Amino acid sequence: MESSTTLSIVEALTKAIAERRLQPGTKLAEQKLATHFGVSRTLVRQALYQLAQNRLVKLEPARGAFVSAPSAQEAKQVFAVRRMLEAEMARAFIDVQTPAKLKALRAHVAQEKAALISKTVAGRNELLSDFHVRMAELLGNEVLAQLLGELISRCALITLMYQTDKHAAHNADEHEAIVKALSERNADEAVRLMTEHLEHVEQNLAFDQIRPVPTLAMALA
Amino acid sequence: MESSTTLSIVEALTKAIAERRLQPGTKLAEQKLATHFGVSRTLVRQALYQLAQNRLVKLEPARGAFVSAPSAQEAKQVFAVRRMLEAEMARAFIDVQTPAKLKALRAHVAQEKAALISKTVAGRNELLSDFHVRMAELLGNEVLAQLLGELISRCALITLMYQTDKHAAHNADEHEAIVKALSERNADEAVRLMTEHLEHVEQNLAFDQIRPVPTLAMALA
DNA sequence: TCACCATAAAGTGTATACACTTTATGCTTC
DNA sequence: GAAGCATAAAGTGTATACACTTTATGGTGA
Repeated sequence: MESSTTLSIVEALTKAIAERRLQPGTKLAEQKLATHFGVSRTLVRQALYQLAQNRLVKLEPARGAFVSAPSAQEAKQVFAVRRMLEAEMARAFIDVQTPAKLKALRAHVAQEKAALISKTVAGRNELLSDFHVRMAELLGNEVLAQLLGELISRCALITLMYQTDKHAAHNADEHEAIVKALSERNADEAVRLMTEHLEHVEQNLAFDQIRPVPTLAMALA
Repeated sequence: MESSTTLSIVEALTKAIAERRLQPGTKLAEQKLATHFGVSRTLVRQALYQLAQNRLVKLEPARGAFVSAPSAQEAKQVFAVRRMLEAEMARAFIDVQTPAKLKALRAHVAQEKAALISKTVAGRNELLSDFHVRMAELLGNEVLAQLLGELISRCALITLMYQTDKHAAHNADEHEAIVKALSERNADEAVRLMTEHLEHVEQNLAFDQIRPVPTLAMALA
């Protein structure tokens, strides 16, 4: 492959993890990644350190980097933080609510619904996650948007590990209801809906089950 | 200096920034830090990248690393996120409230009051910040604790940049009032007090003033 | 004196080298 | 055939080397 920058390596690996081509536990050997991306180990190492801070990979001293396998406890904590943050985000959104911003959210929900038939599971999940990040962006708080983005990328990994078979097709509907409450400036309702929505997402996970197991991954093509 | 690990370099620089020995804008040249810490540029580089992800330093391509100088807008956004997160944290704390946890918080407040006469400004600020992190830890949510820890270290830098002369001696009192509301299981009051407390902290900053200016820093001794 | 340019110094970005640790291989022994 | 140990292969951790960029220096001309 052509030579890449650190950022492009991070993005490629993030994408591969989020799209389940790299499963939790998979070893990420530096030299193999380096030759694959056409760079030296130096850049790969930087990328892996960055991913480790995003909690997408775990670094074990002298043993190397592995795709993270978040525990059920950690997963629940991540969701708890999301509920805290997003409940208040919904409340704050009402104060800055404008027709243009509502329109943007509605357009996103429409995309979600369209994706129910056209896209893959991974594509749908990505859109569903993006709704939350999009809302943070529209709020105009970049710090919040970035923080939430990180939390949500951790959720992607968690979803991947603990996802059940039942598809949450009503996710888009819940998003729609939230937007409606926002448009009506009904803060308490918006907070309630957002909290419940995140609870539903969490409830669709099976924290007791143990997922398959990692294998090697040549899925970077 | 003796040879150090990456972590120890990060901690030393974080401490130096939080304690104002390194001012916003100061250039952090790799080789100088490397010889100072007795290691190669490799480890210093890792430390700087880590600090950059914590937003304590800013990396400018081909120009190097500088101590961050957060804008007023960014500062306000950080505080907005803290209010969101900590309001809900206070609410959640009530559900897990125990005598032992309240005792721990009260002990911390007592420390804060003692520090009013014994410690330096930096020492007092550190204690005041720790109250919030301590609360997150007692909540038992490590994800939250770590996230809040990062936000608060950004606040340390912000405080350093925009701090006014007036000392907020009543901070410890506000902490005390929050603990009281928590002990009484008065959720709404605790949320209100926490929100107002953070607003007060923010109000003590002067976002219009421009701080001195960076100089070189041999303050790592 | 000041602006401007050439050149040197310093510094960053990436690759490579090498020591040391972990993991895999294969032989020996029971 | 299986367990255990010696050895080799692979991999990580840190230092160093070198190309290239930015910044500092000094001299020239107006």
